[in-house]
Amino acid sequence: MAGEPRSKDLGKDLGKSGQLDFPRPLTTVDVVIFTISGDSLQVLLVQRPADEGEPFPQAWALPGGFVDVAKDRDLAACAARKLREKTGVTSPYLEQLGSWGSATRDPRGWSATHAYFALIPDDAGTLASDARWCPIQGGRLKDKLAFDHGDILATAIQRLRNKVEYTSLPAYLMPAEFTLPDLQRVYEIVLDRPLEKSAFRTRILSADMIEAVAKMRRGPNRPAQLYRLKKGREPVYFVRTFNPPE
Amino acid sequence: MAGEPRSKDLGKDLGKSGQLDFPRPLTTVDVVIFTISGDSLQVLLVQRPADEGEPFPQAWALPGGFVDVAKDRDLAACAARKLREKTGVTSPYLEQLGSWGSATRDPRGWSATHAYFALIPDDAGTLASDARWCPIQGGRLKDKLAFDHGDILATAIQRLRNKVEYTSLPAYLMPAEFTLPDLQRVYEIVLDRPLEKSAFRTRILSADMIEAVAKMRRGPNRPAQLYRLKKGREPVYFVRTFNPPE
DNA sequence: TAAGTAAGTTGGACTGTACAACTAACTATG
DNA sequence: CATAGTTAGTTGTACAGTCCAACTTACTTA
Repeated sequence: MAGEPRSKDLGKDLGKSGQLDFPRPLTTVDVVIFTISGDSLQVLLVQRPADEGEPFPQAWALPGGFVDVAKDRDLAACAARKLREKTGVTSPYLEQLGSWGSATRDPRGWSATHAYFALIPDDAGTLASDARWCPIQGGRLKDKLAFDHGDILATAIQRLRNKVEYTSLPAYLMPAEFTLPDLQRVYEIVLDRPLEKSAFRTRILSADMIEAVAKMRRGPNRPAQLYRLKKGREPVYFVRTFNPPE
Repeated sequence: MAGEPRSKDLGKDLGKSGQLDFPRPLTTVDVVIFTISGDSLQVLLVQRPADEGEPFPQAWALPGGFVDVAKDRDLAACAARKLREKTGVTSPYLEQLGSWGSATRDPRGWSATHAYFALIPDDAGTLASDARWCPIQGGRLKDKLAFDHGDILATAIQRLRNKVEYTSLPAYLMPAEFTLPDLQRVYEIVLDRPLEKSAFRTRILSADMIEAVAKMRRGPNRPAQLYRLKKGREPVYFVRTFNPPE
């Protein structure tokens, strides 16, 4: 089943209605990969080839590329492959973000991309040589990106912030062991506003999503309890948001 | 720009890297169109052609079809076109649901569909002759659908229910004028559980999403105030969910 | 030993839902 | 014409969870 139909064969042997003879849009998958590092949210970007035949030569872009109908069983597998190729990470939080398709987003013709978004811990995996972490300042990236990747990234940031208000998603950005203040800091970085300590603790602890390990993080002050994510790692949905800023 | 590249031309004149010579997946758009009618949630289905050359002949399916790179500027326009062709409705609530793509979902080859979901009032538009409203009983449809449309529909129902917990989406299912008990009934139909009257009223009225019209709905009992949606019809997000069932 | 700092707790004010009983406005019926 | 029935809409108490702020705890460093 893989490998055909080749585009040149179209319309010869398939479909009496002739519908398959329609020109087909280009189909790609892009992945917005987030991590937290150095007190800011970071996104993984790759630089496009310098070759003049390529669109947006040398511009920064989201990792992604064409669906390989021979290799990729489905879209999620394709996204997981892109993620693995760039970071070495194999089992992160990966969800579909949406799709962007239009006549004009790619100079090569009508194209549609399926965008995914992934959360990985700072220390996970090893970066590909053409990939770089770029910090997100004030909810935006400084540079312009190739294609409509700026729009896709903006949507991803909005989705992440939105979900962080009422889910346990930031847990997937944490290393294997972390403290409650660590976790709160990550929430605050993503939301870009301070949260109430006592309400935060109550909420997280009553959500039954993390468990204490028999260790403390020691430092120059009172030691903090270490926790880890519980198995069966479905994200938790809270019934209230944190009190939103006016 | 429209009309090319034809699939047969591929690889002749585009891209030195040869990447464009990859076989391209089929690209379609499908729309899950919901309404409320007769005390139940309904979804619009169309029957596939009887022609044996077609996949799933005569099976029921979501309205949709191939992206027409000549007609459709982008995916949302394509979805709006499908919606218009089947219902005559032009400005409903329309949001992207996600995309489904795999080697096996369409017997004709690797294919990806971009799914949208729409909410329209019961009385809006006029149905195409091959389209039918089908009730959703207990969160499911009785019949099996063509392709993976059963999965897509299940996702749409889940998304709708999820959002109804904390947004004003059901407002888009209402006719031009409606009462608060009408609206509450629609919430209850979608959620399939009763809601608290006083909390419901407080929430909706303080959300500043509807305005009273100078009319009452009269019936065999106490008349009810009629309301309409306010202009600037962005959906409202509530900071709490309704109290979820256990 | 005292000062400094971050972890973690406690308590009162406030917001909005849950639950239940209530009042209001109409029709239908004897 | 009074009364029962029905649905619209309000009110009041209990409760859950956040907000805000002050507090205690446990450690390091000077």
